[in-house]
Amino acid sequence: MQKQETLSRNQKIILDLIEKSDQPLKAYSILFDVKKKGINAPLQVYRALDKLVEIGKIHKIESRNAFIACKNSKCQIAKATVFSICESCEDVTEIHDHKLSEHLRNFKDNKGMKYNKYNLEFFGLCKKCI
Amino acid sequence: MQKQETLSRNQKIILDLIEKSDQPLKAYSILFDVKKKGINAPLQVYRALDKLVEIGKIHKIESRNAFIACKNSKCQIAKATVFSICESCEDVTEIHDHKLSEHLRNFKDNKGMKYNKYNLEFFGLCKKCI
DNA sequence: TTAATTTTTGTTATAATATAACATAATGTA
DNA sequence: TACATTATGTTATATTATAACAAAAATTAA
Repeated sequence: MQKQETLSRNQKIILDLIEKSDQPLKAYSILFDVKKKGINAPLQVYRALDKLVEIGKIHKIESRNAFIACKNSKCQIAKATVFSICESCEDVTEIHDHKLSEHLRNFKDNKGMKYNKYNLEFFGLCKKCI
Repeated sequence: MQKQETLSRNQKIILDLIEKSDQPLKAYSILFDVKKKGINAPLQVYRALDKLVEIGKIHKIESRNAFIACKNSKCQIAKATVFSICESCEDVTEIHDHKLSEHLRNFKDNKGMKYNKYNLEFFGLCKKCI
């Protein structure tokens, strides 16, 4: 069975909204914005978010409980994310650094664990906020 | 002014509890456990947790909203954490890998951002769960 | 060693984030 | 068509975290 290509109505509405923002959005701010389109309950939002995360269309910024669109079409990226976060202005940027990704993908610990996913968040001050 | 060395009563109680567990504990499970010691409100727990995170005695596992003791005494480590998380049994282990730390510490993006902290979480299946 | 300052505590209330449980509708597949 | 799967709608509730205020304890400085 292949990965689903077409999104449902709610999923589309919510993905659209997230893609229009270049910064992460929080679930309840999404809910507020989509109420005019008939999405009224948190669960409707969370269900769409779960699905969109699952298929790699968006990522969750774990330290911020917020969701950002993935610009990269390679679905692999859903399982291997790197973000930089400005602790002053809260600007978030997804990082695609081949060497870093390579390093992380190849990382082996000494516990014999099999990794299939990672999430890395860098924190600091962006150029504007330094 | 140097970093505080002595912990307050609440901070000690909560650190003790977290250190006795080799796995991350959630705030409200901590609250439940310390009620017998007279800590009655969520805020008392969260305040102690905030402080303990700040001074590097514990780390927050962001993807799990849980807190784990830091075994490593170097305070630098508070700002540079790597964990492996088993998605089946939820076992969490802090990783200290010199080469990986080096690589992450030296990472520069192309945005001119100045990093002072990072958090990396690897997900997969541990040896027992494979 | 007092006075000022900072840190920690205690407390009540509430905000913000997320899921359970159930019924129904839409979609895809054999 | 029948079956299975996925998505929806809805109400209620669980979980995680902070606001706001008052007071006590510890620290620092004069």
